[in-house]
Amino acid sequence: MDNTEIKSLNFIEEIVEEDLRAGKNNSRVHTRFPPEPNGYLHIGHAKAICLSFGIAQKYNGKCNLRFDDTNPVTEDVEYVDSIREDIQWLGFNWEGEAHYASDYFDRLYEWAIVLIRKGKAYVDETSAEDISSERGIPTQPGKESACRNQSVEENLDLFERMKNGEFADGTRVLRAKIDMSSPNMHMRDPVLYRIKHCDHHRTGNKWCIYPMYDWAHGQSDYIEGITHSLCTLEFEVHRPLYDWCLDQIAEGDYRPRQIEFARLNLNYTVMSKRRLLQLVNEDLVNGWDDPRMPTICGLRRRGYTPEALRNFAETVGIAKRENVIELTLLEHCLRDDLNKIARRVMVVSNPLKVVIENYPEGKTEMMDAENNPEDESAGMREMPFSREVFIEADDFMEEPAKKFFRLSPGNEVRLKNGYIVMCTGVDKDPVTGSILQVRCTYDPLTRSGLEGSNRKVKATIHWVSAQHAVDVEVRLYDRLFSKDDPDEVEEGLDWKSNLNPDSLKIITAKAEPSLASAKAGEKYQFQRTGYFCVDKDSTASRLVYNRTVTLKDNWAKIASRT
RNA sequence: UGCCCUGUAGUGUAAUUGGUUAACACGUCUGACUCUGAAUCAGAAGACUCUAGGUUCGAGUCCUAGCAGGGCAACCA
Repeated sequence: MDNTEIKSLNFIEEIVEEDLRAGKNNSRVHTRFPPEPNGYLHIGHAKAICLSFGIAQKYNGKCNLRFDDTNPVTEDVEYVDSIREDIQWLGFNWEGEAHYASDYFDRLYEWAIVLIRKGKAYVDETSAEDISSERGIPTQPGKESACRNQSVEENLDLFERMKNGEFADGTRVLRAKIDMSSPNMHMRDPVLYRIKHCDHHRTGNKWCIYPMYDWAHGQSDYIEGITHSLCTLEFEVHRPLYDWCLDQIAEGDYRPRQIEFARLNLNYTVMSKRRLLQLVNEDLVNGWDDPRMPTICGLRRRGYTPEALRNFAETVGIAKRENVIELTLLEHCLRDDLNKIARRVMVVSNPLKVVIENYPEGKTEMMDAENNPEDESAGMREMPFSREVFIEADDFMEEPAKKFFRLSPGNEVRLKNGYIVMCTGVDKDPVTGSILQVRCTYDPLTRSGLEGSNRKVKATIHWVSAQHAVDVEVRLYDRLFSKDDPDEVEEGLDWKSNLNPDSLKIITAKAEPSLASAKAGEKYQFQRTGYFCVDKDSTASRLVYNRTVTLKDNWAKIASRT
């Protein structure tokens, strides 16, 4: 009702506004989205993207794209490309060229030397296992490394030799010298550099030592002039280290600020890259862009729109508490958008033949149909009507249930965009008793659009002319997991035991002829059944439609009420 | 037995920063409408604001102590 309603700020916007008021960082707002290119983006990333880019937009700031490519063994250009594509598809443009943490390897190295010179970092030759055990446990302090008090000169020399490739992988690391008894495990002399004789997808073989996240991230933010560095909650305990690293190298007042928020969780969905990769590798789905996947490319193929996803991100909000969003909210955001843009078409998924006995044999009439009643600019189309049509088997009941208003013997319904017909009889298989076809008569005065066609009937059903119908392959997708929480598993089973065996059903449906020329990516609403999208693999000889989302169906309620 | 974070209808997010009947969206349930039983519209139910104390004229909001959930011990990010 009230359009003047003011949207409340989320807590990050509050922080940004406070910083702005206080004139911090010359009142600039500069965020960044920093994916590691080791997998495809999913809807959780979409939330993060909308947040970081959204804050920049709202406060006339900038948002960078930065690939956090500090671990060459897991990263690949394939992912870099998909990430760029997905962000743009979502409707966001990053500031300038994309950045890479690897662009800063030289500077990071120099800064590491500064750190060593200050006596705040040392080269440790302790094995990984020993470092781990010396670190202690959260409830007990750790033990200082034997290398901790080496001279600066020694550390400088060793670090250079690390860089020069004199040491094998895993034999040395550079560690910050902070506090081995800190209650925060990340402050117990964290590793800053490790040796990996491994080609990097951008720097090739230039480096054999690579910085760790903690040494690279804040420094990269600093280099790029980031003011608000938004990340998920699991980095909360890293924040003191983030700040510590910056304090070692930063000059002046400018400091990027790390702010954490809760990541998105969806019920019936797994979100971790590890698990999504498993689904792909074990052929439990058909690739990263399988329409059942929560990846952005999967959602795109499924028929989701950027608008729906952005609106969803806005609706779920930002907070610090753990959350599990209901899939129904995502679906609502999607229907909301699709309802405005999807063309209404007739597709009969479970056909039942209707013979209109008083309609001339061999005659065809072209009926006018609105493409979208909510959008005049979508125009009209014609669809053929003839003596035999298919209707949805569900739309006929020989013995109608209570409040069933559709076709039943003696009852009239409107064939949408066509005529009002009355059921006069049913032909059944004499042996099995199953319904073969339904007989009707039509009222010629009730043709859609005609004078005197305004007679009210209790129901309207969709149909398609039997002789003109085209067959389409319809892929009915359902949730990938059968349990609300995929992690809730029986003893001895793993999360994959919760995969929904009915997450994909393929049927052949009878569609109106106009669907034969649909193009990949186009969105349709099949009357009364759901929203569909033309699959990328669809061809003229094999028409493939993905079900994007179902329509609400009150029929189910009515049936259960009887 | 450490440190950090978080507890508001089924779900998520709010609450003019200490102010009165705790709001909005999704979901659920009713009903209206009918050339899609969709959409739309109208309405309803649903919250001892984790608990117990305290401060205050007044607490979802501040304090104390509990409890519950999550995170932290990768040479991952």
